[in-house]
Amino acid sequence: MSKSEETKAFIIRKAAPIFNTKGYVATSLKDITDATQMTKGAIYGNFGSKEAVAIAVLEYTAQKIFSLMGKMVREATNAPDKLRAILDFYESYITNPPIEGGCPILNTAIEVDDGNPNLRLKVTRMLETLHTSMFKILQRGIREGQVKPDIDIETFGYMFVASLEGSIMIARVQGDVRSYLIVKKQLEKQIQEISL
Amino acid sequence: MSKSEETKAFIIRKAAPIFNTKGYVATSLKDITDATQMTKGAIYGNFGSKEAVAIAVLEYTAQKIFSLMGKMVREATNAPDKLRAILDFYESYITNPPIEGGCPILNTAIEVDDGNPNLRLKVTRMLETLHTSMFKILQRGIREGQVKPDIDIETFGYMFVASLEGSIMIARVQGDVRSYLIVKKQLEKQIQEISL
DNA sequence: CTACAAATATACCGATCGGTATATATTGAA
DNA sequence: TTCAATATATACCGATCGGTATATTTGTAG
Repeated sequence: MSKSEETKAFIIRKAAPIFNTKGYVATSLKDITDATQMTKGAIYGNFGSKEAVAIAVLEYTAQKIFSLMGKMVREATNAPDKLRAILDFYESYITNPPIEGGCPILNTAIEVDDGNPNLRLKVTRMLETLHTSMFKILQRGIREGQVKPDIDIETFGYMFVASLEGSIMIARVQGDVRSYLIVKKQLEKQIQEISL
Repeated sequence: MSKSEETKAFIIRKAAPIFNTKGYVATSLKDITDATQMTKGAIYGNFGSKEAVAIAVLEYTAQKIFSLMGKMVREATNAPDKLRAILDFYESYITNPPIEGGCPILNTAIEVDDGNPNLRLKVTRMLETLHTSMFKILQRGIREGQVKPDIDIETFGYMFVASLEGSIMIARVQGDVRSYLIVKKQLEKQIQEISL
């Protein structure tokens, strides 16, 4: 990694929790210079705009999330356990977040659904990735005889992701993990029901 | 309603879709003066601060939502139909929103979960109201023999709200109602399963 | 050690932010 | 019709916004 790449990575790492906590609009260049102890000139020497930093942050965040989640999922040896691993991973969003501020997919989606098209494209891609990995787990689970073959993969996947994201929203605004745990328990029951 | 109350209501009505679309931070006083065709002096003559406008907007929005939803729910004569009415009401959030910008509970919750305590309190109250009405529908449904008595009301209610809010987030960022309809169909199935 | 390039810091830009003091209209009651 | 109270408009405040031109420092190859 070259010097400038290292600096970029450093800025991204420091800016990520700020963008994820305060949002794109509310995060100022001052926030970034404070967090990095660098000057505005240095930031703009490495990024063309605040939006460019935000996009790089979202890429970094996505990579981090899918890497962490992927690791936990791969450690599970069958489809139901892989789904349970996703539940555990999401729980860490609340109790011990890899990046402060909650789920970046959720946060960014809400902020940009009527606005910034570049960030919006990034977040829809992240959602696609999430859904696709759900579908793959279920498909393989059916193929390998761990999951009932008559379930509707798309429905199960969308319900899974939607209820997880929704319960994270509730848990975070209430400042209480309880609502997430209720949803988690119910999803575990549903995993049990589709398992063979 | 006095003159000043009318003016306040007018400002709130004009500002509501802006706050709900752009968010609290991204909405400027200029946005509000443009929408109302009033000057900054007039706005501050009726509200003490931008935050005061935002809080009044959220109260107005909550009132509007619960009034519309309450009407649809009351028109249904039994618990399962009341739950289906909520599904239909939420669908209108996407296809024909009563206030532009999606679900204000969801939008506000995401923006303030780490920030503004006044707005945060308001939105947690709105969530409480939503959950409480779910519980009441289910309790009465059980009492009147329309709903299986062995279901876990709290779990069902939280799952219902979480998956609805989550799927609205997905549908809006994707600009496609499809994901909501998938979740809706599944929730209709679950309503059927708990019905007697 | 020198010289050049890359990276960072400083100082500034116009625009906009939320908010306010004050002047001007507008209203309603006597 | 007058007058006082209310409501709105105008003009301004300091602070901050994202962004940039330029000076200075730093690292590196010869």
